[in-house]
Order: sequence, then C-alpha cells, then structure tokens
Amino acid sequence: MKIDPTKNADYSAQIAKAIRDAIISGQLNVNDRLPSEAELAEQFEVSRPTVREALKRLAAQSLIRTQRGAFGGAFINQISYEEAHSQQITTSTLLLSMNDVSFDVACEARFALERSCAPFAAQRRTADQLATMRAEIHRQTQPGLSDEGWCASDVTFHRALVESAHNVILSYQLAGAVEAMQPLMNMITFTARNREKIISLHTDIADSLEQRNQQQIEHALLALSDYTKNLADNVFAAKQKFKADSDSQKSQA
Amino acid sequence: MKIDPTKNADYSAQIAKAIRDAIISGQLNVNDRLPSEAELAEQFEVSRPTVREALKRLAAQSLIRTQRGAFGGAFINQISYEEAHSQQITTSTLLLSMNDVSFDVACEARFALERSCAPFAAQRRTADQLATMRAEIHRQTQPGLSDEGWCASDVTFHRALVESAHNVILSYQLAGAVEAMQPLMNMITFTARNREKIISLHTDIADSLEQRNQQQIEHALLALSDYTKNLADNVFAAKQKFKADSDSQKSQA
DNA sequence: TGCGTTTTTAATGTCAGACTTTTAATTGTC
DNA sequence: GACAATTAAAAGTCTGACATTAAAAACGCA
Repeated sequence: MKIDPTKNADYSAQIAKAIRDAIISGQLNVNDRLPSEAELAEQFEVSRPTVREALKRLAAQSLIRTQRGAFGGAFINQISYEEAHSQQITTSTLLLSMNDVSFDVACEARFALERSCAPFAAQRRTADQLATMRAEIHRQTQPGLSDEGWCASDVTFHRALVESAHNVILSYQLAGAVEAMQPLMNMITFTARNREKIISLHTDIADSLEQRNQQQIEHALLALSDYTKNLADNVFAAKQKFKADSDSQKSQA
Repeated sequence: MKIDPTKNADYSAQIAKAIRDAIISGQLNVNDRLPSEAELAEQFEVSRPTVREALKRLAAQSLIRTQRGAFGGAFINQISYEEAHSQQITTSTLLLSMNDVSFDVACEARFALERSCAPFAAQRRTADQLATMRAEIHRQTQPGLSDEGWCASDVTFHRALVESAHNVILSYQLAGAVEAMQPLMNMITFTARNREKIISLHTDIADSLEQRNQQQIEHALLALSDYTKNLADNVFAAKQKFKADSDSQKSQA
C-alpha cells in the first residue's frame, strides 16, 4: 500500500490502483476513513493535487465518498444497487453505441437474458407484479399513447417481469442490459399495427405468468424477440432504400 | 456544454458530468480531441487543477484517454469490450462483497444467466469450443489438481460454454456475472467426492452440446446449480456448527 | 448544572503560477 | 533525400496559499 515505484504510469493512476486494490482485497472496509489528503501525499511522497486526482478517480467509480469539514475526509463507500446499476448502464450504453453492435445480436441477448428469469418468475410472481403488467398492457392499448409513452410503458412492463423472479442479482444484471439497449430499441418506431401484435404477446406473457406456466412465458418471449428482430430488419431495409433513392436522385441532378 | 452554474456540487464533478453527457448524447464522437486543459479551464472559468480532476474522473470510466506532448490532449476513447468487461467486474464484485448477498441468490442468478445461452450454444457451438470444454474436463479429473487450478479450469469451461453462443453481448454480460461471483464460489472448497459429481455434470453438458440438445444442457445446468447450492448449505452449516462448538467450549473455560 | 451560542480547528475545495517531461512537427545540415 | 537538432504545445507535477464546511470544543448565561 505504500510502494510506488517510478514505473511508466501516472502517479495518480498508480495511487488510485493501490487504494482500489486495498478495497477489493478487503484491507479497507466499508466506512473506513482514508488518511487525509495531506497525509496520503506524505505517505506516497507526492503532492496533494496528485493525491486528489487519484481520489477523484476512485470517486468516479463510487468507491469512496468525501466529506468536507473537520473530521471529514474520504470514506470507503458501500456501493448500492442503484449506483452499481447506473454505472453499468453508462458503460453498456457507450459500449453499444461505440461498437456498432448489430441490432439482431443485441435483441437476441436482451430477450435471452430475460428468458432466464422465466422459471423463477413463474414460481414466485406476486399478484402485485401481475397487476402492474396488466396495467401497462392496458396503457399500451390507448390509441393516443405517444412513442415515448409506449417505450416507457414497455420498460415498466419488462421490469415487472424481471422483478417477479425475486432475485436481486438477476434484477440488477437485467435492468442494466434492458436499459442499455433502450436507445437501440427506440430507433424502431412502433406503428399501430406493430403495437397490436406486441400487445398480444405481452398479454400472452401476463397470462402465462398468471398460470405459472414457465414454458409458455419463454415461448412468448422468443416470439417477441423474433418479431422485434423482424421489425428492425424492415425498418433498416426501408432506410437503406430511402437512402439509395435519394442518392440516385442526387446523381441524376 | 459551457454552462456551469454555482450550484451545490463540486466544480470538477459538474464539469465531468457536462463532458460525459456530451459524449453520451453524441455531441462528441470517438477520437475527437477535447480542448486542452488550459482552454477548458478558461471555458468553464475554473483553474486547471479543477479541470484536471474532472478529466481524471472521466479517465477512470475509460471515457477519455490522454496523450502527452505536442498535439496531445484528451481524446474520446472508444470503449472496448475488454475495458467495459473489467469495469463491470470490479463494480459487480464490490456490490456482492459489500451487500452480503446470500450465496443461494448469487448461485441461482449465475446459472440462470448461463442457461440463457443454451439455445444458441446448442445451435452454434464449434468443434473448437467443444474441444476446449473436453480438455478442461480432462484437467479436472487429474487427482493432483489444486483448488486454484480447479477454479480456473471451471471458469475456462463455463466461458467456453458462453462463447459458443456466439453473441458478444451475452458473452460480455455473462463473463462479468460469472467472474464477479468467483470470489463467492471460492469460499466452497471442492473435495474429491464433490469434484466427481461436478465432473459428471460437466460431461453431461459437453455431451448435450455435442448433440446440440438444448434442453439437456439446461437440465444439466439446473442440476449443477442445485448441487452447488446444496454444497454451500453444507459448508455454511459446518462452519456454523464449528463456531457454536468453539463458543460453548469458551464459555466452559 | 444544563443548554444554547460562539469559536476553533481540521478537513476538503479551489486557485495561481511555476517547473518538468513528453512528443510531434519543423527546421537545419550533410 | 535522410538524419539530426530545435522548437513548441501539451500533459504531469509541485508549492503555497486562500475559501468553505462542519464537527467539536469552549464559552456564557440562566
């Protein structure tokens, strides 16, 4: 924890790594207070700004929280599901948007992950969660529902499905995956006819869940995945065609 | 992007947020160069150290990379699967270790997620991936294998299974989940008799994969999950008993 | 004695300015 | 034209100072 050889990396990165390792390995426990910035600077034999840069790196990962004033300082932060969740979403969202993942692959993954909840959801779903899903289905049938409203309702519906598995780890992992893919999903505008089909699949899911029929849930999710993929293919084909048309028009002019 | 009102938060956090939002919203693209630290300081009307702290926050999330020297600076980083993956693992690992998640819940989630790969793995597995799994099974049968060696081999085996689904998103999500749970799994020492049973289940998985039998893969994974949970219960019960015994001994003395 | 107010103090947050190191582009030389 | 020296721009670091916060200690009054 004190070592800091003059190797080829920024001091601040090295210090951050040293502290991070100490946290992960359990040498530092939740709510432990780190030495003050001045003391750390002395320990690592660097200046205070350098220590501060290291601490900011850790703060960015929610590994520490800082408090001002006397007896303040940097404390090991107990990371909450919410924080972990939001971090996962930013990371995953950027990963998807920067590496042009094909929609098919993302869609397949999204529904595959969701399907993994099916057995537990069938077993453990509560009346409350079922009611939430029914309510969202009803909202989705409203003709005046905007695209944004539709997407939000869709997310709520699927979240209720995931939550009904009653497994915090699954909820955390899946909510992250689903939300990260939402920007991709939003690229597909759902027309009235599309909505009708999706609502019928949602109803299938809710019915199967009510009857605690695991296989039927999985089947409906698979159908939803296939249908969404298909829709996307059509949307992209249409875009391609539009682009080709306008290109040829341009070359004619 | 220029606004920075004197609200109740650190400047460096505000600046980091502003830049992060600009990246996520697509105003800044991959490999774009940010203004130099001095220019940013001027733009945001803060000092250079403050800007630097903001940049370090972004660097900690792999959102930017910096380069020294003339024509250097901070560049928007194209986040790779590897980086995203390792970030996810630190987050998930800390989440699990700091929130005393029960082993049962973690184990259930781990195998449920893995099971979601089954249909695609059965369809798309290559001879190569099957060979990797067979090789690891063979390694696991060696009597001299250490506990660490066993765990490493187990991870390799399951990773090959996940990879055989040929879906980068699934691989990314699952590798993260599996690795994050490894510390928990390591708390269970596998005796020779336990190994035998696990090896037989691994063989089941490999056989089913060879025959492209999806349901059998899922069945074997479920069995593996149940068996692991059972083992853990016994281990924890034994620990509890040991603790109770030594406590009563103490009170007698 | 007990409670509310003020002062002290130890920390983070911020700033200004200087110096060091790195690295690429430019210029100069053979 | 190829190689070497120079230059300049940028991050990385340091020093020392001041501002702001918030908890603890000291104080004062009933």
